[in-house]
Amino acid sequence: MEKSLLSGSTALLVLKLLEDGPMYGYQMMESLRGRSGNVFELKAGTLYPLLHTLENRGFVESYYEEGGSGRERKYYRLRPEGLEELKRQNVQWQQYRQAMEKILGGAFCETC
Amino acid sequence: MEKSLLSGSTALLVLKLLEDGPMYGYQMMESLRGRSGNVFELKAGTLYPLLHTLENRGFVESYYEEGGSGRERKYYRLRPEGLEELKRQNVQWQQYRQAMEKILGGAFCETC
DNA sequence: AATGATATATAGATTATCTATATAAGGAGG
DNA sequence: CCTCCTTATATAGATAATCTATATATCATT
Repeated sequence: MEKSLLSGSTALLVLKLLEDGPMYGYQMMESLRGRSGNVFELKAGTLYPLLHTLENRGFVESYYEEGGSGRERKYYRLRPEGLEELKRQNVQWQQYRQAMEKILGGAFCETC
Repeated sequence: MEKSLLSGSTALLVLKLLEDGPMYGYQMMESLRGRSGNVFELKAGTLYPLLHTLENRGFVESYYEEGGSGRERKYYRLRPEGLEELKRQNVQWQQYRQAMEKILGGAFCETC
């Protein structure tokens, strides 16, 4: 897929994943790829710097933990500020999507 | 709106506008702003270089014409190659949108 | 022991947007 | 007439977000 389309929505996607509970970076890449049906191929070089930024802004916090396999991983957990940011970005994305559909003429029902 | 969300979809929007007939640059900015409900605020510094790129790639062609008001404007018309590109980019956007909705959980009906 | 998948990190390149600035024509109001 | 605002196009430089490439280390498999 066109990489530039993803631009601006990666933070939203990561925050959304963390809404369901803590995850570690590599797991997020796999999860996004799987849940999107192989459409999203978020690269490591994009994700890890993004996670550091989200942590610096106070949206997530990290901690090291062994996840059963005996190997230590760096988990990220959503903070209350991150949940607020998730809501804000979700609203913005819905606005953007609806505007796109007004131009492209893709909406078939009112609720979508 | 977040400018980065628009990233990657401006060419699609411009090609879509030209599907209805030739337009000039300033007109496209006004049209996009109006039809999107003031969500899209595509700036001149973004649009004009984009139009030059689309022309260089053979997707559109330009010509000067007086549009009734006596003032000459630079019109752009969609070329067959541009229509093909429009279809390609539309498919890509629908894929992207559907993937986003799989993660965000926003789809309420099958057809949307 | 070697290879490949897992896991995190960072520097540098690429690309697409924006801001700021320049130019010029046309209309409105003083 | 002159000034200001809107219309209209153009480009250079700044900013931001992605990618590629590279580095390191652990674990599983052959």
